[in-house]
Amino acid sequence: MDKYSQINESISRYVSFSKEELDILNSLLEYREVPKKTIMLHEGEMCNFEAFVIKGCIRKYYIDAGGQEVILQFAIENSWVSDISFSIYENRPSHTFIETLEDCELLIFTPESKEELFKKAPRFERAFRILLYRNLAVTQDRLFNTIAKTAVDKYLEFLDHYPTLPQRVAQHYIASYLGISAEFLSKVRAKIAKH
Amino acid sequence: MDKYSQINESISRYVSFSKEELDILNSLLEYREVPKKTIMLHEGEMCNFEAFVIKGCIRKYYIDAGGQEVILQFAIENSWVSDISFSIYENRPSHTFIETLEDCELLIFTPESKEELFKKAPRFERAFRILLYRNLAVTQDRLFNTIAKTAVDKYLEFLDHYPTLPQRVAQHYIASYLGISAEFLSKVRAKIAKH
DNA sequence: CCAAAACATTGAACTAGGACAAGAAATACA
DNA sequence: TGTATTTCTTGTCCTAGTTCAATGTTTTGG
Repeated sequence: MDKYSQINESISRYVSFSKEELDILNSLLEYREVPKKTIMLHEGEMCNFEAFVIKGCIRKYYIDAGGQEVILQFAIENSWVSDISFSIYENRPSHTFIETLEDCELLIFTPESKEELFKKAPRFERAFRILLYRNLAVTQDRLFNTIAKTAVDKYLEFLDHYPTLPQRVAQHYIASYLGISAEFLSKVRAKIAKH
Repeated sequence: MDKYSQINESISRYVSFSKEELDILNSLLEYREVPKKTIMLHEGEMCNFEAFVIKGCIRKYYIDAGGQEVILQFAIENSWVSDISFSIYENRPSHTFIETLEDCELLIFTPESKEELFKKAPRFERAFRILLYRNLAVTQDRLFNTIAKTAVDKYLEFLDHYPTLPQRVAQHYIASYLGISAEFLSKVRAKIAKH
């Protein structure tokens, strides 16, 4: 089980690639181990990486002017994390933080290495476009849930989608992801526990 | 001012294309006029189009099992609308409705014509990937606003982003987009009106 | 192994926003 | 032009979720 097997499988899910193409992909990725509680992107910085998670867990979050913190994404095994809020293509600094919650093994693209990939093996444009479609679909579903569902239903849906996370990350992070207070999540869980 | 000037300008914003490439793009699009209050995609149908709005306004919305309706997007001039909830790539039927709110002039892709575009002029993969990035960034911002802001702030932000919409669409649609009740939006507006 | 810090639970008081109802205003269309 | 329908407003009462505070529990790291 080498470093690249997960990413190669994941990227091949919707478009199939030759051994040569996957070799190009792998050669352009940087393997990096990042200890837990490392902030990989601070507010105001430009995000100069896109990371594929081999192992570990990362959170991406906003903090607005009023100090409100909202977790936008948990990136676990086999998912990607980056700040895509215009910054990469519009050269504007980011309002986003990206922080490891566990020790992580990552594969990293810089904007340059990704461009190089597309130059050397243009069919990856397609695979990354499809990944992006899925990402957008997931975000839209989440928006719908956030608006239309009660806290109980949101949490049940969350458990469905991320069954291992309650054992892996602090509960108040999950509350922030769901858009409810940590205290209320605790009450929600108590209510669910006694059927 | 021909039918294609807006889409050509919009698609050229981040990647520049030759006259020949734009001709290929234009030849693959179908121009269609759609009267107001037409439902272009019903729940359970597969979405077989991607529409660029030359003129008019379209809403895309979910209705869940409990009858809860949430507007996911207003598509106005120079924006795209389609149902991307997996359905295109996973061949699953959609939970989404797409409905014109005004008489519309559209340019339409089918999945086939879009594939053909990418085959004949692969550099469009890149432009559409960037459009998708922007779309995702907008959706994420909206998720943040929905979670972190009060109804008053959400409405003010909405006015900023869509200054013409309150004059164009019924207020309860805006309420649904913001995730608040129509009655409460009315109260929010009253409060804003008297400073 | 212990102290400090971070995290989780519970309760009480409060509030943003919802649901319902009834009337007023605007729009559609015959 | 007038009537029907849709939309908007306003008020009253209600509830899901918040805030604050106090207490208990778990994790961390020296």
